[in-house]
Amino acid sequence: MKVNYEQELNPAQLKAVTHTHGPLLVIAGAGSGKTRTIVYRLAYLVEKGVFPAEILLLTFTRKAASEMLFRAENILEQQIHGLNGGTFHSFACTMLKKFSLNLGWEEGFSVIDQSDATDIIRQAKYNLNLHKDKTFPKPHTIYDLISRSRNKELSLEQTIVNQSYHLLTFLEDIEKIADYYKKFKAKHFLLDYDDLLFFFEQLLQQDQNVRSFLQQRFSFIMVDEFQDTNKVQGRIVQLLAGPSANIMAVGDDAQSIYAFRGASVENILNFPQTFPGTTIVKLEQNYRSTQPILSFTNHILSLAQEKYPKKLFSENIQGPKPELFYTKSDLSQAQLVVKKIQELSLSYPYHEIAVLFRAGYQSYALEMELGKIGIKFQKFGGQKFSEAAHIKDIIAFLRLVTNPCDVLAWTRALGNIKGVGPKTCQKLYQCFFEANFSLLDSLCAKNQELKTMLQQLDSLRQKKLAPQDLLEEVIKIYTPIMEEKFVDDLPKRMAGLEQLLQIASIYDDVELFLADLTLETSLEDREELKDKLVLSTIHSAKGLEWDCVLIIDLVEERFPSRHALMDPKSLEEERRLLYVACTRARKYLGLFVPTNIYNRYQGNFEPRAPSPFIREVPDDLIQKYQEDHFGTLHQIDVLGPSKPPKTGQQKHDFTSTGSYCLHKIFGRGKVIAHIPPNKYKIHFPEHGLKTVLADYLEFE
DNA sequence: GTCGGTGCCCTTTTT
DNA sequence: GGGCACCGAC
Repeated sequence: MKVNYEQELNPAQLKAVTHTHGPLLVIAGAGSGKTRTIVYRLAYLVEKGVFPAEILLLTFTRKAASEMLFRAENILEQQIHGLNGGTFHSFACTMLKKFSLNLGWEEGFSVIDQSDATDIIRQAKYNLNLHKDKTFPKPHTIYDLISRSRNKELSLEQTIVNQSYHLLTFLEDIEKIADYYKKFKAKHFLLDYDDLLFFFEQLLQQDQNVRSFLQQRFSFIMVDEFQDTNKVQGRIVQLLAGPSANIMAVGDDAQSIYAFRGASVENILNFPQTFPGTTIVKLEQNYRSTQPILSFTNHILSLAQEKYPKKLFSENIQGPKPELFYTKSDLSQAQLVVKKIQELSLSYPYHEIAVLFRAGYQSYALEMELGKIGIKFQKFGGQKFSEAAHIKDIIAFLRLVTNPCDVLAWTRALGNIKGVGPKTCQKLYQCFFEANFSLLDSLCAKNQELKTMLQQLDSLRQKKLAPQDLLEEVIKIYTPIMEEKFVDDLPKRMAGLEQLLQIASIYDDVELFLADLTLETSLEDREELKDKLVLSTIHSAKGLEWDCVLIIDLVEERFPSRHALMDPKSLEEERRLLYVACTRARKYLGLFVPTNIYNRYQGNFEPRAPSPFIREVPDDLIQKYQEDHFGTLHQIDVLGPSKPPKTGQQKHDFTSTGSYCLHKIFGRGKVIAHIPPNKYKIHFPEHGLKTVLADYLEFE
């Protein structure tokens, strides 16, 4: 059956879908049918006789790619086989595995995640004798700096100056750690997330055969969420597209929320220069949200600096205004959110209701409340599935079976045995690396449990089992350890292992299974998602939509995050983040502002100002409610005409933000923000963030 | 070398 | 609530 594209798409969408050759840039506003456009283009290409294997679809998650594929199959009423899709990282990984010999990597490589990386850095810190200084940054912070500097392609020094000026005093030592980390990875054939991209680029650049092979192989490239690609990713796209440049990039600069990872809007802005002859299509009609929600989100966006201005218009669907709830505290907020969810659940299924927040930990109180009354939910973002301690342990065992020279795995897996600590693990690794079996025997002689464990691993190594069978055996070995280690939530963790077995069943290569496990966040989609409430970080909610969206913790230092106060660019990103969050809603949008925040250390409540993004919203765009002493919400009536927001113009008067100044006691610092009329927030390397009167400062 | 207890710290976002 | 360093006991 033929698809009637003219009828099912609007003119702009149709133009994008039927543009098959030459570079195409689609600027797609929120809710403008971006996914629909990609899906129809996929179908269109296949219908025109393009082999699916010639198409490369790069998306933000692998799930997004497979969903688009699924939808295209539905339209065409036929299966599409052999399409290549996934994230930049997973695609790069696949290609590097395939062509590892071209890079001279006879040993192959393993992919490490953030926690492996921080393990290495912790070790580096210890070996370089930097662990005694309590003020020295944590391994996690150092990893973050290293990764940022690579993603933004700036020196460590520059990154620290931009990001964490107060750490500048540690620059030299951080550089030493970074060097240690780099050498460690090289020695053990480990690639972190950033390496995947840079080495893939290197492969494409150096090896002309590989490059032209891939250019011919993937004659049609589509890249989703292009605003969130960084410099290397941009260059990779360019190298893959080659001279034919049948490349379609889809994005929205207003929804760029990954600048912290080095994403640059420049990739979108410069696209027409990078690919001469680019056709630009703008999708501006919003099909998603009701008019009141759209008016509200347009207002948030109107105060942002957008580079590709769009005029989003809609079919003018009516609905309630967004609601704003002032709750007494973040704890009562959790209860009121649950109440609201129960109320909404009378009209909407649970899976059409989502609660969004800035950071993973912000949903803890809510999770407790939901648990109390038995509402099931699915959480996205925050801790990864594969980062849960028991899953990490299991993975470490699997890694030891496939590769006995994996130091990180030794420590994690065998550290679980009584009497075995870091030093013993190091020795064990050396035994295998140097084939020193006498040392091995003497270690085993001291510890019977260790001996049995090593024998078990050895016999598994010889069996060469399929991933699922191997995993089953490893679980058998691990179960007694787990029973002792995780007494309180054992059933939940057992269920997690069942899930892991499910996932393993699709693979026939253990190494591939392991690599995917570290690269994919949402492996949980096998589980029944049916009718479960969604809790999600905003970053993980990207590209998704629900009938009802509730956003919590809209207060200073939580949203925007207090880390974002470091520079105005991050603050802009927080605004876009709120824009992304609000535009996820189709019919109902609820915003929660706790007026007090519970302080765990002191056990008291502290008043907190509402988010500046909320303060600037005119009264006529939202309906406000306030919690009374009995935990009930009351509508706040707005009398008279709405006042213009006071904070509206504030954001541009940071005359000297980002510049430097001198203070007699604190020394040289970086200007973070101007607090009208006469105060400044300054970041001092050795004293942290301070609010200082302008009179005491000397500006450079 | 390892283990368990204590006390202190700060909590972003993701591949 | 968890990471991290330290300290004393085995």
